[in-house]
Amino acid sequence: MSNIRVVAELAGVSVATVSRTLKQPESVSPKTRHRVLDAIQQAGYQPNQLAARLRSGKTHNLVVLVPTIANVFFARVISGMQQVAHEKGFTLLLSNTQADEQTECHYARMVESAAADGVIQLRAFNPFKREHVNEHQLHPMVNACEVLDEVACPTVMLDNRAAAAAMTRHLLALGHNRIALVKGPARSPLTRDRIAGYRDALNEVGINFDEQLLVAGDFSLKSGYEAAAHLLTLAERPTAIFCENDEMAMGAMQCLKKMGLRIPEDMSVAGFDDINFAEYSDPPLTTIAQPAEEFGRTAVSLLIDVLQGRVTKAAKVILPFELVIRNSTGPLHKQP
Amino acid sequence: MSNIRVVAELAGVSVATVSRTLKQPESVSPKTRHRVLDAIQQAGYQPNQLAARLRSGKTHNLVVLVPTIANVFFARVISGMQQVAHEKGFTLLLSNTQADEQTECHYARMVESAAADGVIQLRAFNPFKREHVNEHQLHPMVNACEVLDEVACPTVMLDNRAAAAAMTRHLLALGHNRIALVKGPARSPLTRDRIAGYRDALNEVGINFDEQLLVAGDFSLKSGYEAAAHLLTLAERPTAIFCENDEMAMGAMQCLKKMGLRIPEDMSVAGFDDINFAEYSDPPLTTIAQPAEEFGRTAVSLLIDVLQGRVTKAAKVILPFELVIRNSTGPLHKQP
DNA sequence: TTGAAAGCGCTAACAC
DNA sequence: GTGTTAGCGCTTTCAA
Repeated sequence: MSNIRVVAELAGVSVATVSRTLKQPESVSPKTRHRVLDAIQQAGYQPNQLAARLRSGKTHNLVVLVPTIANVFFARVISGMQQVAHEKGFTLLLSNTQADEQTECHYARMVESAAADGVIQLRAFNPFKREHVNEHQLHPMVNACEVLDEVACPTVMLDNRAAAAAMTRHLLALGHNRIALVKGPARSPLTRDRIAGYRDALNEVGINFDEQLLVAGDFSLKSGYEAAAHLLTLAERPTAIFCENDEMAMGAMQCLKKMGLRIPEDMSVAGFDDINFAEYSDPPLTTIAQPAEEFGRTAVSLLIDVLQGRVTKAAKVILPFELVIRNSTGPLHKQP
Repeated sequence: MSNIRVVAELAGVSVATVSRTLKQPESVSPKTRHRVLDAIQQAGYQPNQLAARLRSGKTHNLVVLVPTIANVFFARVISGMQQVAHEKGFTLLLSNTQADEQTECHYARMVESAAADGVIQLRAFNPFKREHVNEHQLHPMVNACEVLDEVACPTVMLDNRAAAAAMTRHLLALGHNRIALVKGPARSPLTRDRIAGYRDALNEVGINFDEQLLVAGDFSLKSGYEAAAHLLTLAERPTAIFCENDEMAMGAMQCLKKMGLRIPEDMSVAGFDDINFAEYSDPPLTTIAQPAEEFGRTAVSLLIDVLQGRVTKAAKVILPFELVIRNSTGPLHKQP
């Protein structure tokens, strides 16, 4: 691979001129510019990014910390990130962390070792060591989707509490008063907010919260299936199941159908996310649509703003949700 | 951020000793090593990767070219890549190319500009310019999943022809003799191979290939839905639909159910890939299981082997598939 | 408008 | 075992 010196020699100019031709062409006379461009062609010259980056101290790399890329929702988020990153000349370093804090810290450290400029964390965990926190300066980080409580950085989030309340109200309006909630991992603020929203809606109509109707899941199809199986063993069964994501809702539906229940006649089921499959499930799933790609796009442009000093406060961006009513939820049918 | 010189000064040694302490600790006396390590601690020193990489000429970055990350199958492949990359100290630069050749070339050029060491292409397209091809040297590239015909690089693939034949034979054995095939994008070798396998199986039992039963799709749920809708308009309907991926099969099932057909009594449906959802669809989908994560793992370790000169031939790795029979396929029921 | 030259932070060849 | 030193390829003052 040829370097800048070869090109300079070929064009009969200095290396500085070659560099300028590429970076600020207007500062070079048309004649020289032409000669240099020709020489670049001839040499098949590609500027060495490594060297340029070392010099400038900018890598144009962004680390993305995602718990599981195999999750359809996150895949869409990343898709959105990619769009903006590509547009703005950044590349995404993907890290599928399996929610492992050590791995997350490892990748976050790439910022300190100049392998990346910033990180986007899709989980509620701060991968930067406390000691390095500077009160007056933001970490080069943006937190999206599952956000931290103590925001030390800009965040992009949904009003999960309001969204869960909206779905719960929808089910209440259909006449359900025993509504189960299949939640996600217990420690997640996201799970906690959705539970809060669910309780808000119950409170509004004076229904007591029943601990039994709160079942733990892990956002997988399987855990939704198991949660539904468990709920069916209850003495006082629910008449509707609200799952904190679509995968669990689809798993739950599978279980219910296997047990011979009809959806929504015998049991209503609702999800969260509105993944592709939701519309094509049987019956099509009532859910909360989240602007997944928009999460990614916003997170990346926010991070770039932080890196370029255009954002200096830990701002919070709240993205809108939409209640999408399909056929998996329906009016309460009195049990025979 | 402190640098190697600060640490050297702090420890009262030369920069070379600091570097050695980190790279070949055994070549430094225990006493000095200790002093250096202490100084590193004290300075909060993180070696600058950019500098190390410029020096060594290795970035330890691998570009991944994926058509659509929002595709569940690819997401799993990437998941596997990530595992091995992390183990071997490489990072993945993700590029969601939407199958755009220009974008693919752009990212592949990162190798020439020293922003990455190699590329993994998940689509049948060579993103490197021909001119740069050297007969005796491999491109730093590995092609996986959808592979090129003219292999200029190592590939990781499935025997798509055999897999499609196996599925077709399964349907034939159930008594079906009008089997539709919903294919992927026409130009893909993968699509072509699967069609060939389908025809192989038909030939074996002397059934003529019927062009009408070959429907185009694009691997999306929607296209599967539409393909099924189209097939139902045929004068001589098929009794089984074999889709080239699970998403299309699920879309097709949705359409069939909407039209009041029972699966598999009125129509058998089969997919390809065995994504998570396949097991949880209604009915559970008969499909070809592909070792998605293994594709990713193999591709990355193969690429690293190429980069380190351990592989010099465009070897072909063929991964095994498995016919997974669930309830979406069943014996032919004579139409009334 | 162009060139000379100093370094970004590190590694490695060579000397002691 | 350890230090000295010459770069890796580029950008960017500073001078001309």
